[in-house]
Amino acid sequence: MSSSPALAEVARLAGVSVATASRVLSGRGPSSTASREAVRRAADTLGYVPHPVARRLARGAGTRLLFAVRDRSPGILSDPFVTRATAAMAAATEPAGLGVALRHLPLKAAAELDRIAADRSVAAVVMAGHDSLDAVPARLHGRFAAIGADGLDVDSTAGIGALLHHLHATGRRRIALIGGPPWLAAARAPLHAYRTLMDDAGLPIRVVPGDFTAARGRTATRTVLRRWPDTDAIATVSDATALGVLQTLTGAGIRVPHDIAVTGFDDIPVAAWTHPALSTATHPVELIAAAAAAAALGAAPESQRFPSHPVLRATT
Amino acid sequence: MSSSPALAEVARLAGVSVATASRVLSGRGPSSTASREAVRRAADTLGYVPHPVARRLARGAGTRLLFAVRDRSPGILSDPFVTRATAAMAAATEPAGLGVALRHLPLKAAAELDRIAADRSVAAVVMAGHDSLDAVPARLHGRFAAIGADGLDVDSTAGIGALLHHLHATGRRRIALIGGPPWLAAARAPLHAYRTLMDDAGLPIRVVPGDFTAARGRTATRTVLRRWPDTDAIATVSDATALGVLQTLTGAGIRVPHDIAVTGFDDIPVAAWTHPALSTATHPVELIAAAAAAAALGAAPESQRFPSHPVLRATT
DNA sequence: CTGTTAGCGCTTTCAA
DNA sequence: TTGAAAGCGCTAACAG
Repeated sequence: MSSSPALAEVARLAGVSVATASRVLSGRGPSSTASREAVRRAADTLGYVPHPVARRLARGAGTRLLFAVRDRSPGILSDPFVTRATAAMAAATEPAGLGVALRHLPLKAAAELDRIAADRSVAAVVMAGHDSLDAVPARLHGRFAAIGADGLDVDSTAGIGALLHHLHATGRRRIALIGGPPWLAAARAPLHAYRTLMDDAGLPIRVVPGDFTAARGRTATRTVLRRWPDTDAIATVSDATALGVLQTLTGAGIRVPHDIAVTGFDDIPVAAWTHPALSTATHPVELIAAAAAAAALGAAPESQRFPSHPVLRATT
Repeated sequence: MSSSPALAEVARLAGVSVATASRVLSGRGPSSTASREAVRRAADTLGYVPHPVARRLARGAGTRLLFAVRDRSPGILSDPFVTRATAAMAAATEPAGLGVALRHLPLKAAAELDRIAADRSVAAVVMAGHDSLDAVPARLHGRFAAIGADGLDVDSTAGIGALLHHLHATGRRRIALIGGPPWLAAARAPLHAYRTLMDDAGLPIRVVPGDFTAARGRTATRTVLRRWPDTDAIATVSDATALGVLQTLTGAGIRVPHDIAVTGFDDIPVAAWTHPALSTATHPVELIAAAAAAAALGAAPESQRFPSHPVLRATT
C-alpha cells in the first residue's frame, strides 16, 4: 500500500467533482444525499485520509497551537504546571492533525504577541499567566484562549475557600496566607477569597506574596514566623510552596498540625507522600488545558471555572 | 502593517524570478552572489518571513513531531517523564515552525506505527519505550528517533553503577534492586550493571521488577523484605519508586539509612525534600528530549548516551 | 446543489 | 545560474 490517495481520486471514483468531494468530506458547504453517499463510499473504499497540511494551507489556517507562558523567567517552561498542560494539549490536539509549540513570554510582551499573531503557522494561541492589561492583538481574535484569571481557570476561590473554612472550623484563628505573584491576575482570586473570609470571621489578615515554588515557601515561612509568631495556620496557593513550608516548620521544631496547620493547593502526587501528608485541594490541570486548547481552536467557551475539591489529610 | 509579503513580492523587488528567490531564501540549490544579495536585501526590506505551512506542503514534509509513548497504559501520558519530555520538545521545535503531538501506543503497535508513518502531517516520530523488536516502518527511515535503549538515553549504567559502588564502599553487602518493567528495553542496562557489579563483588543477586511508580515501590519493598529479610540496601531505577520504598520502610519502623540504605534515579526536585533526603543520580530528561527531537528531524545523531551523576544525600 | 476556476505560498524539475 | 511551469492537496468564490 502506497500513501493515501488524493481527493481527486476519490472524486473520480465517486463520479463527482473535486469541489463536491471536498464539501462532503470537509462537511463545509451543501451536498445532496446522493453525492454524499457516493463520496463517502468512494473515500473509504480507497482508504482516503485528508492531508491536514494541505487543508490548513488552503484555509489559511496554521498547523500548531502555541502555548505562550508569561512569566518573569524562561525557567517557567520546566515548571510542572506548564509541562502537564503542554502534554495535555499535545495529546488533545493530536487527533486534529495539529501540534503544540511552547514558548516563554516576558511580563511585557506586546511586541512578541504581535509577532506571534503574524506567524501564519500558528493556528491559535493559549496563554498562561495572562493579564488582560496587555491587550490581545486583533488578529488573534477568535483564536485565543487564556488559562487563569478571566479565561479558563480552576475555581480556586472555592477550593482554597473550603480549606480556609476547614481551618476555621477546626479552631484556627490566626491564619496566614502565602499567595501567588502580585503580577499574576489569576493569583487575585484566592487572595480575595482569603480576605473576605478573614474579614467575615473577624480574623486578622496576614499575607506574604509567593511564587508557587518550594524555595519561596521556605523563605515566606520565615517571614510569617518573624512577623506573626503566634500564627496557628499557614495556607498556600500551591503544594510546592506548602512542601517548602512543611520543611521549614519541621526543621524549626514546630509540630504540624499541632502547632501550625498547613494547606496546599493542586493535589500533586507527592502531597500524599509527605509526613505528615498534606491537606490540599484538587486542580484539574489536564482538563483545563484541554479545554483551553479547544477554546482557542474555537470549539469551546473561552471562559469557564473548573471545580476544586478539598482533600483533607494530616496537616490540618 | 498587514501580513507578511509573499515570496513573489520579494522576487519582484529583487528583480529575479520566484524560483531564484526561493533557492536563495531556502538555501537549497545554486545561486549567484549577485542574486543572493539582491534577494536577501529585498527580503528584509519587506520584512519577509517564509510561510512554514506552505513550505512544508511543497516539500511534502509534515508539520508536527509526533511523540509516541509505548506503554501498557494510556495513563503514561501524564507521567512526569513524559510531560517533561513533551514540553522540552515543544519548546525545542518551536523556532522551526513545528509543533509536537503526543500519543500513547500499546505494547504491540505495529499497525498503529504504520498508520502514523502514513500520516502526512507527521514530520518525524520520537518514540519512548521503544523495543527494537517491533520494527520501524520503512517510511519512517530518516525521520525517527528513539528515547531509551539503543537510541538517545541516559547513561544509567554509569549513574546507577556509581550509586551501587557507593553502597558497596560504605559497607552494604546485601543489596536488592527494584528494576524497571521487563518489557522495556531501556530497563535492561541498569539491570545488567547491577548483575555485573554484584557478580564481581561476589554479592548475591536480589531483583524485583518495578515500573517507575511509587505504588510499585511500596509493594516491591514488601516483597524484598519478605524474600530477603537481611537486605541492607535497596537500589531503584526511579526516584518515584524510591519514595515508595522510603515510605514503606519508615512505616515499618526500619531506619534509613541505618538499617537499610536507599537510592533512587532521576534526581527529581522532591528527592531533595524527603526525610531523609534521597541519594540519587541525575537524568537530563529535557536535554535528551531535545536531542531526540533534533535526531528525528535529521539534525543530530540518532544514538547517544547522556551522562548521569550521582547525588549523594542522606539515604545512603 | 454542482462544476469550473483560481488560488493558499512555496519548491522543484526542466530546459535554456 | 536562471526562469517558466507544474505541482504539493485541498478549499472557496462564482456561475450555473
